[in-house]
Parts: sequence; structure tokens; C-alpha cells
Amino acid sequence: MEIPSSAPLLDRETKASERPGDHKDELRLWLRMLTCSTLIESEIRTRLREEFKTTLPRFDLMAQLEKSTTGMTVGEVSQRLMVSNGNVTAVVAGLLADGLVDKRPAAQDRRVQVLTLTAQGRRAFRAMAERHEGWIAELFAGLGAAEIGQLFRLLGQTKASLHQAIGKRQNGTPATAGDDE
Amino acid sequence: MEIPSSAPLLDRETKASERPGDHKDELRLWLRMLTCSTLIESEIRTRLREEFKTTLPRFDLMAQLEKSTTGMTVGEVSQRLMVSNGNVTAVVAGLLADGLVDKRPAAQDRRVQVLTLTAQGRRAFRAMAERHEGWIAELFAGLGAAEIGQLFRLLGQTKASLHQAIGKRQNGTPATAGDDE
DNA sequence: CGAAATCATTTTAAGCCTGAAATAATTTTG
DNA sequence: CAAAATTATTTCAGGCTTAAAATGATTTCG
Repeated sequence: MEIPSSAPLLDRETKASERPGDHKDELRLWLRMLTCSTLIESEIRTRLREEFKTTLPRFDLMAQLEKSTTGMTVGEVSQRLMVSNGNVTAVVAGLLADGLVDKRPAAQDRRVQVLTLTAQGRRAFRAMAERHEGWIAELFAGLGAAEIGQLFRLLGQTKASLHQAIGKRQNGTPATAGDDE
Repeated sequence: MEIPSSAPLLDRETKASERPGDHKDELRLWLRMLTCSTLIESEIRTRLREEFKTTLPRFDLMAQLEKSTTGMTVGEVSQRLMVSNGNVTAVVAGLLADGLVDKRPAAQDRRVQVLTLTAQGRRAFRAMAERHEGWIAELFAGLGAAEIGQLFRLLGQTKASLHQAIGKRQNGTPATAGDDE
């Protein structure tokens, strides 16, 4: 089984990145990123349930409202959290029932519903947010400050690459709490 | 309201990492990672739906089975995908109905159900997997080979940190396809 | 003005996902 | 050997999520 003389010189012992049409490195990177996200997410879910008897979607939604003094519309929240409008409607329904969120039509435009945290909701969220920040720090404790910075920077490039590839068709930003810009 | 003279000298103009009890950097890192994961995931979901009329959970499950020549049990798949057993049962039900997966009790231990791809399932998966790899490459096209490697390494450290913090209570690895080790 | 287009939200139908309880099979051990 | 413990899976109730259709309100523009 001879290698034809016209074959590229790197049929064996070649770096993956040099194989044309091969994208195994990107795939492995994505799988590893997904593993990390999934591990973090499910750990946070578990702790929110055990310690506060609540869920991540509720926490995320409250986090968005907490950052806004004037309240947010359903559409704004849905863009921020990168979920559908219908989903926001559904999650808000639960928070309304628990008295954590208030919903009322806007004065100027009665199509839009303005969502705000109630006083109770604000209290509840702040207690959770403090613990949440600690949990995240704990999970990343194995990384030094320099590594955290480097990772943050590389993920910034990744985010730019994604927006480039997706073509800005979708917008909206993160979930869970706060922005990352 | 005077600052006591014993106060640390860095009450203002201090790096976040120097503020004791402050973990905003870790939080921002997590939010950025989550943004990236969510963007990739929902783009892949959309394309799987539009191009193959299927869903990510089904694709993920088939990806696991495709890697195993001898088949996998429900429990193995659930560990790999980091989802509950009940979830695997439910997703498998759909794949069974579509003739993509086969399920039969193991000969030696009749508690376990062995899952395998059917010939049709294997064909369908391979077509999807090829496209999938291309999509991922496209999404990461803004990163060079060195950056991909660096990111992969840092996420490896992150993964180790997570396992450390979570205490190996849970195990299991990634989702979507293949391993990242 | 008023019809048409646009926009924000809700509803609907279907599927995913979880933790906990139930079921069924195997292994351990007194 | 048989009761008890363990293990694998399924069932269940409840909540999340989506895309698409429906509803209701506002804006555009003929």
C-alpha cells in the first residue's frame, strides 16, 4: 500500500489542523465547553432548589428585573435571557403567583407589560444572589486570576465569532444574572 | 462617614481581585461562558430542526450510540449525557417510534436494556454528524488554531476545578457527540 | 380618517427535563 | 436458601421551552 507520489506529504503524522476538511478540534472544544456549562448549570440548579426552593429560570428572570429600576417589558426580558416570549410569560406567571413580581400594562403603550420585582421579590433575590456569587467563585476556585482573565478574553473572541457566524439574526445576551460586557 | 485609619488602603481604585469577598470576575466569566454555550446550542438546535427535522436531545443520544459498537444501557447513556434516566427513556421512546434505535433486554442481566442504532439510525446519524461538524467549525471560524488550543486547555482546567468543587458526587461527561478527553 | 402593516404579548401543542416514587431483577448476607 | 439490600429502569407530576397561531394595540400612509 504505497502512498502515491502526488499525495501531500502529510498523510501521516499530520496535525489535525492541517487536514483539510477536518474540524475535530473545534468539535472537541465545543464539547468541553458544553461539559463545563452543563456541570455549572446543574450544580446551580440543585443548590437553588435545595437552599431556596426555586428554579434557575426564576432566578434568571428576577436577576434581570433587579438590575432595572424602572422595570422591563416582556420582550426586553426575553431578549436578555435569550428565551422565547411565551416562556417569559409562563415563568412570570409563577413569580406573580408567589408575589415576587408585579406586572402592569405600560401607561403610554398598552401593548407592553411592564415587569418589576416586588419588595418581597427584591429581598428574596438579594439573598439568593449573594449565595449564587459565592457558589460560582467556589466552582472556579481552581483557576487563578490570570487564567480567569485569559479565559474571559478568549470567550469574548468566541462570542464575537459566534455573532459573526450567526449573522446577528438573533440578538440578546446572557442569562442567569448581569451582563458580561 | 469617615474611613477608619485601619481600613485597607485599597478602598477605591482597587482591582476586583483584591477586594476580599468579591467574586465579580468569576461571575462575569460564567455569564460569558453561558452566553457562548447558549448561542451555539440554539443555533445547532435551529439547524437540526430546519435541515433534519430533529432535535438536539435526539442527536445527542444517537451520537452516544454511534460511538459504541456493542450498544449502551439506559444508565450509561444517561451518565454520558448528564441527564436523568427518565429522560433517556422518554427520548428513546421517540427514536424507537421512528425506527432509528433498537432496545432489548440484556441476555445476562434482564434489568438492563441495551440500546443500539438501527441501520437506518446509523445512516441518518452519519449524515447529520457531518453537517454538525461543519456548523461547529463555522461558528468558531473567528478563532485561530492557537486560540482554540488555549481555550481548550483553559476549559480543561475549568472542568477539573468544577469536579473538585462538586466533589465528584456526579460523574458523566458531555453531550452532543463524542468525548472531549 | 381608516385600512393595512407592524408590534407586543399570550395561547397552544408538543417535546424536554427533573426528582421522587414505583417496579422489577439481581446480588448480598444471615 | 430466603430476606434484605442494591441496581436498572420506568412512571409520574410538575415545570421549562419552543415555534407557530391567535389576539389585541399602535403606527403608517393612502
